[in-house]
Amino acid sequence: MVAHRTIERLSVYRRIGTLMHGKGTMHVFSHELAARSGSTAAQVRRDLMLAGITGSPAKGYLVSALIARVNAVLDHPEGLQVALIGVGNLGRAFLAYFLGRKANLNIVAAFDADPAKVGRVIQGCRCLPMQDLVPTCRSLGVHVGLVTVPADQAQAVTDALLEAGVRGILNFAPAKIRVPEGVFVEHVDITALVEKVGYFAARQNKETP
Amino acid sequence: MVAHRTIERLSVYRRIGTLMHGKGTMHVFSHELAARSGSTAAQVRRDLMLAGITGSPAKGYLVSALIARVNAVLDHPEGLQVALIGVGNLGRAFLAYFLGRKANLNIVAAFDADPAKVGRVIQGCRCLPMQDLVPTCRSLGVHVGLVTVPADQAQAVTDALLEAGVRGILNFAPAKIRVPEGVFVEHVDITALVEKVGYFAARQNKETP
DNA sequence: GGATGTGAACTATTTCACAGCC
DNA sequence: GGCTGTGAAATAGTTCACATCC
Repeated sequence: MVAHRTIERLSVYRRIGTLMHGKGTMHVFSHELAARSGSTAAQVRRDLMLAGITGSPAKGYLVSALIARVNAVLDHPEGLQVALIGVGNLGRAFLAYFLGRKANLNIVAAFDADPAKVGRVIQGCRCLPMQDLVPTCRSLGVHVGLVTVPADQAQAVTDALLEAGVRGILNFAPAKIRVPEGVFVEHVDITALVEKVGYFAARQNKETP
Repeated sequence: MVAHRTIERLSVYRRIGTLMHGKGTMHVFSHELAARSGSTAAQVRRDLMLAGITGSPAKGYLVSALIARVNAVLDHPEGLQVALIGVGNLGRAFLAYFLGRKANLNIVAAFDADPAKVGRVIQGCRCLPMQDLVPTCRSLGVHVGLVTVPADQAQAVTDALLEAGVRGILNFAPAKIRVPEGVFVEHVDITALVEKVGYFAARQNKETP
């Protein structure tokens, strides 16, 4: 079990590594990964160490080995099956973003309560009605739910995902969702983030460090 | 200067407080805020203490005083002016979400490079061309930039925002952006978050704690 | 000389636990 | 009895610093 922050950064290192690999770069130093990921060289070395990735002082880390090892740590053997619930603007943004991007992370189903959206193919993904959520997610073996519905529907959607056996939820609704022990929830609160940026934008370097 | 995490949670407590206030609730206990925000009672008390919010053992915290004090800590006197750059699906989602929601947090301008979008009013906000970014943001006194453009445009947009005097950026592009000392950047990396949820969804309670 | 790998130190954040109050 | 306010302890996360290697 690797630490939360390290897992997020490994995903970033892999993206950078994949980009470099596509350009034919074979090796990378920790300070290069740090510069491209917004981290520090010491942090990168620590993260790679925790993931069991090893390099050499002469050439740094082998890009292909880095990618392979992050794959082994992060990826599910059969790929990560993701369901999207709520095909509003935010949901469509994620559909467009993940569509055909990466073989190991697939949005395999999209759901919406709006009858006008159900049945239509949006960003290449057919929009299904809410009552199909439990059977469809169960039969597709969905691991993660992306919740992009309004706040008042978040708990109902969560309960359905739980019933379908989903054990991880990324929640963009501005509402707390209740889940049983053992289910992992990540909550992205846009308002809180904007207000945080506003707060620290005003105060950077204005007070004693 | 209050800690990062505390600032985010204060925003959440205020949203909950505002909701309760609207329903006529006068007082709230730390364990109630904890249950509604996904935190713990001790964490809530610590956060409120750090913000200078004080309650009584008998009645808990006065909701109106909590809101007023969070306002004083988080808000800019003239309101937080936010610019949105990139009116794709993600940008439209934020426009729709923030439109008329809260007097103290306004998206005051939206920009896009696509000539087909420029000039149109999208979600109640007129879309302006990129070359207007610097003068418009400067004259409106924009504090925070919401970057929702593709990765390859993120740095150019950032540089323009910096030139316009913006000191805080919320970046949704999957790319690291360089800013000078004193500018606050929050990077939301959707891919990393989905992969993190996938990782911990599979591993919750499967390994020794 | 400049890199990795990593124990140790440091900083940030959360939780415990309890005195004091109603 | 249950709650607030808060030192103190515990935990999580980051950075330092240096032995070691190429």
